[in-house]
Amino acid sequence: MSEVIAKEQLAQFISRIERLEAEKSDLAEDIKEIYDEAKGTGFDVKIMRQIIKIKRQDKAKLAEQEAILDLYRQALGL
Amino acid sequence: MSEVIAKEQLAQFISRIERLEAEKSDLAEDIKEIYDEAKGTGFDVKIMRQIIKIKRQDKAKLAEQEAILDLYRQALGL
Amino acid sequence: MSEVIAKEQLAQFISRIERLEAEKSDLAEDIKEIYDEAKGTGFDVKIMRQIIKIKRQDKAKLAEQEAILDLYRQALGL
Amino acid sequence: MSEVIAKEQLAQFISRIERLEAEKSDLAEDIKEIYDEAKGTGFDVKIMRQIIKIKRQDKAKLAEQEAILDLYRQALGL
DNA sequence: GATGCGCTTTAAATGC
DNA sequence: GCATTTAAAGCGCATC
Repeated sequence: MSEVIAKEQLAQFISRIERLEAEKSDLAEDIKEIYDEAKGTGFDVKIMRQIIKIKRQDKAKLAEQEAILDLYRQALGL
Repeated sequence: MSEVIAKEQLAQFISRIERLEAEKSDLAEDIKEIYDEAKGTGFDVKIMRQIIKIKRQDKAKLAEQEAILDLYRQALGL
Repeated sequence: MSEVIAKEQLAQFISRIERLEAEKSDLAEDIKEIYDEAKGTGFDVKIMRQIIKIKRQDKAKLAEQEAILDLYRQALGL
Repeated sequence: MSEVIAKEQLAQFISRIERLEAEKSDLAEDIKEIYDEAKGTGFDVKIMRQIIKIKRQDKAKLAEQEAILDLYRQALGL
């Protein structure tokens, strides 16, 4: 691969990443706006964040438990 | 607003946020995959991150300078 | 504060940290030995790590839930 | 070994590990506190970390060199 | 050499 | 609004 092509390819990768990161930032802004809207409607943002956090942990914990079940199954040759 | 409605509305807000956070996570994964792909092609991921970071800083600096220029223009009544 | 004293004080801080880090490393070794011992007794180390991880998460989740309960109490003025 | 005994033994192993990990966490906290204290006294924490890292590497290098020396001694029948 | 894990660093969020 | 505290990302190590 010539250096010219490598350079071009690198630019491509970086461009794609920057594009996705821009979208990611936009989503972060959107989320913030929803929190603000909820706050304006009288909800407690801090509590909302806690709720979402706990729900996320629950999901993660469930996944963990399934993973350990898989381990047991493997250990038992099932 | 009745408590029932508030509850429903809260669920809506949380649902919207969770949806957007899921999209955000997906994007983070996509970005990681691009880095992996670039790595597999022989590029140095760490350097790529540096490049992207610097470009982002440059962009921020440019925006700041334009903001200052605007202030000057306003101060001079242009 | 004279530079001599500062130097001496810095040496003290670093010495204390190195002492604690040595203890920390010793503990890490001890933990590893227990895993090895368990392995030698026929237990599956990978599963053990999962169990410990989940127990730790459970503890963290419990603490989170108490935190959110506190938030609710505060929000309700209790 | 009956399953009951195995279960009990597993619980023992896990309990011992959790105990040691708790101590390890405590040490990590203690270390952090010393860094904070040093920071409050005007020292640069980042530099301190560098110093400690380098000293650790030096120690490792020294140990390695002594190991090589031992090999030479043995090879020479000293 | 790839994967996971802990530590470091940076970004976000809370409280004053 | 700023400064502390907390969460997320990145990085290096150590292991397999």
